[in-house]
Amino acid sequence: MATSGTPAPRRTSLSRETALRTAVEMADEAGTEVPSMRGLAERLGVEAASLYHHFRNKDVILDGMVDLVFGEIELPPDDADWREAMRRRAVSMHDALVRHPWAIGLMDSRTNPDQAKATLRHHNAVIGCLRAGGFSITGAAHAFSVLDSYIYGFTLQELSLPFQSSAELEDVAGSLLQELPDDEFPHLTEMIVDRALRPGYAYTDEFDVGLDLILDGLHRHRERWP
Amino acid sequence: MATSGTPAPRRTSLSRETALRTAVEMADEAGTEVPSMRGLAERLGVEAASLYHHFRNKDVILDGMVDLVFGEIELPPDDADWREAMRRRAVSMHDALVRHPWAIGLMDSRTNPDQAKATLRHHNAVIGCLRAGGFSITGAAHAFSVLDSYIYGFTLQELSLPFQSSAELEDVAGSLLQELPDDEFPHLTEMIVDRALRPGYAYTDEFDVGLDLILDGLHRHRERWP
DNA sequence: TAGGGGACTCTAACAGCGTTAGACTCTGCC
DNA sequence: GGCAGAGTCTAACGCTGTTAGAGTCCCCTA
Repeated sequence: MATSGTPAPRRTSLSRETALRTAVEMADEAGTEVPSMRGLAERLGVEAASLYHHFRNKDVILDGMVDLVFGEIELPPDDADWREAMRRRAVSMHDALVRHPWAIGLMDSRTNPDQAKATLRHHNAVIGCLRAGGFSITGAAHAFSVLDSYIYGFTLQELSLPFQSSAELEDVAGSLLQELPDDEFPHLTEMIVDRALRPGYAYTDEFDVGLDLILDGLHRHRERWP
Repeated sequence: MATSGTPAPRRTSLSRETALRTAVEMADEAGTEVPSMRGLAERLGVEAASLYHHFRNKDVILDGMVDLVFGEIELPPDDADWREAMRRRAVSMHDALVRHPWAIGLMDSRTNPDQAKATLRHHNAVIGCLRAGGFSITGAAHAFSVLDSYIYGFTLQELSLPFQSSAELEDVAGSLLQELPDDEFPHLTEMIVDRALRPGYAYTDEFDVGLDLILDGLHRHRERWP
């Protein structure tokens, strides 16, 4: 177009984007696992070594994938009711992590801000919403910590359950019951029989209970924190 | 000693124990990583292939390692004040997970009850303590879920922080601040400057705040759950 | 005391992994 | 036309979990 200016590094940048999106796509298909460099390269119609021209190493790719997931999380608006905004964000974050089950194990990657713009934007919006809702800096830090801990931890447990459907649950719980010594773990047995094996049970429903409990506590403590 | 009876499979069983304890030891030394089969075998003075005579595959070893960690967690007594018992258990569990940072990423292993006796005993004791403290089955399930989610999630975040000492924290936070566009993430910047960089700050201290908030909420909801 | 059998360990190899060196090709600019 | 360099390739390195099959050692029985 113009006479000079940027020497058109377009293809590179496009290739990065495409590679990351393809990697996320493959990871989603695989479930918990992340694609290998050779596998990702093949899907992109390229050899594995070529990827190293666009990414210093695999960790950079993982960083980028995680940031794509964070980009899918609903940002809390600055001016909304903090409680409703936090509940919406929590649900949205939980959904994103369930949609991309491989992401939660990759949290330790995020180091360099270049590859984590969406993550930083997300954190900034959460803190801003809490501050606007009347939390002090200390209070916002407390709230952020307890909410994120709960969301991560719940999703981690949910994803590590060895079943997805309630039919599978019945199978697993049933055979577990059979293998268990009858009276060695009575409370555990009771919980499985009287709760997990009840029709209609789904662990996911538990998420809202804990979330509301925490939001209640935050509401109560909000003005007590310096 | 006696004429017949058990044909002395002692060496096998001892070898299993030793192998698992050695594996935990090596993982602790390495931090987040788990030893390779060859590495573990070498430390045991043996070739890698020999391990497969004692363990069907590596997953079985990981199961056993996780169960050893669960065995270190303080069991809540049946008759104690549920709130104090739950707080002690939470702290003990958090400590164990920090002591063995590799364990938290291995939660998805636990499937077969043979290799998870300590885990089952732990769960059973927690439920029993809550039941004795006046929680219904439903209530105990809620309490268990929110507490464990919080403990796992908090520890997961704590371990994924890219620093350990507060000196490292200053380095990381400082260079992060420099790389950040000055006014793109104002709330995030404020929190780093006014909180994380304050002398004496340590994220670990945050654990008790959220834990108390949750215990408060449980106390409040305890009799409302069917 | 000789011998059978099983528990245990070894060597060797397989396919896959992330990563690198170095040669090649292809495209845009002077 | 020729240079520069971005992008890709082939080939290889050392690592991983796992298996087949042969070899060794020790205990129990005859």
